[in-house]
Amino acid sequence: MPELPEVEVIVKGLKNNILNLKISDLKIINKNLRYPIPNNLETLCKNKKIKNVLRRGKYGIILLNGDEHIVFHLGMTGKFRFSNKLIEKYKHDHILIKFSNGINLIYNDVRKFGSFSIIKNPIDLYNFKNLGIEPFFLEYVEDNLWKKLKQKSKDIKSILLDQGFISGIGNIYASEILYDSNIYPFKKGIKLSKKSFSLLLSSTEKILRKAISKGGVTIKDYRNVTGDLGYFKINLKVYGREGLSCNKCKSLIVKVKRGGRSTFYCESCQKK
DNA sequence: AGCGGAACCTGTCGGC
DNA sequence: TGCCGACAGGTTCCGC
Repeated sequence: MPELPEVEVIVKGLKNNILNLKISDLKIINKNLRYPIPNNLETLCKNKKIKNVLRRGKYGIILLNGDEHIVFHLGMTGKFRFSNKLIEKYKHDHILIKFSNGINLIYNDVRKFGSFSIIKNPIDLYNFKNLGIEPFFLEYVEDNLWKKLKQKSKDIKSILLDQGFISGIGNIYASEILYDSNIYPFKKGIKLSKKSFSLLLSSTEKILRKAISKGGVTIKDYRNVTGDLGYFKINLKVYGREGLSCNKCKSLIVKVKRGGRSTFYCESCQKK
């Protein structure tokens, strides 16, 4: 489901609601997500306080007091919701977290691609999974990324989706970013001009920041923690708009499928 | 080594 | 109306 902007909105929402609260109980309802939820999560979390909630790429990090912390990934359909006294049960609820002030937080995930794990060393919080740089202030790392780009033989869209290059971009924003910078999605990364790459980085930053400010994109079942929809969908320029006309040149947006994933682009604005 | 595609799982939607 | 296949924002694994 969620790419960086959605995870950012969700993490902020969690932080606003659970910072400094004490976990009175955590129950695993179904541990069979992408990976089995660690058995000791329940005992680990009991009576711990929430020190912070952070994001790295598409991962969320719940910092607890003590030496162990929670890292989560929402996969495609992972969601959190709050409930007060009455806990309504829904299909695909997997974790229930009770706080000492009576608030409950529930993790629900239809497709079970999400994951929860425990991380110990705080230093690892930003260096796990070989995640690439966060897509902000990219002008300061442009030279590094340019060198890295030159070692790759993939097309530029695949490179954008590579979490080890820049972290946090997914299938929706990859199309949007390439459209914004007028780059053909299947052009080899190595063939990009420096100028075009520069433009790509500034588009990346621009699009993601704007999406965050709009509350993330809503397609199908995305919700933030308070159940609100994101408002970015009306701002999507190519994703899901096949057959409609390009805002810049009026030709039709096309949809191409490769490796099971759809790519949307304008054939005249994004020339090979 | 690094790439493209399949697999993982469940729900929904469109076509026949 | 009903069934079946295609498709969905994620990562990881496997074979070439």
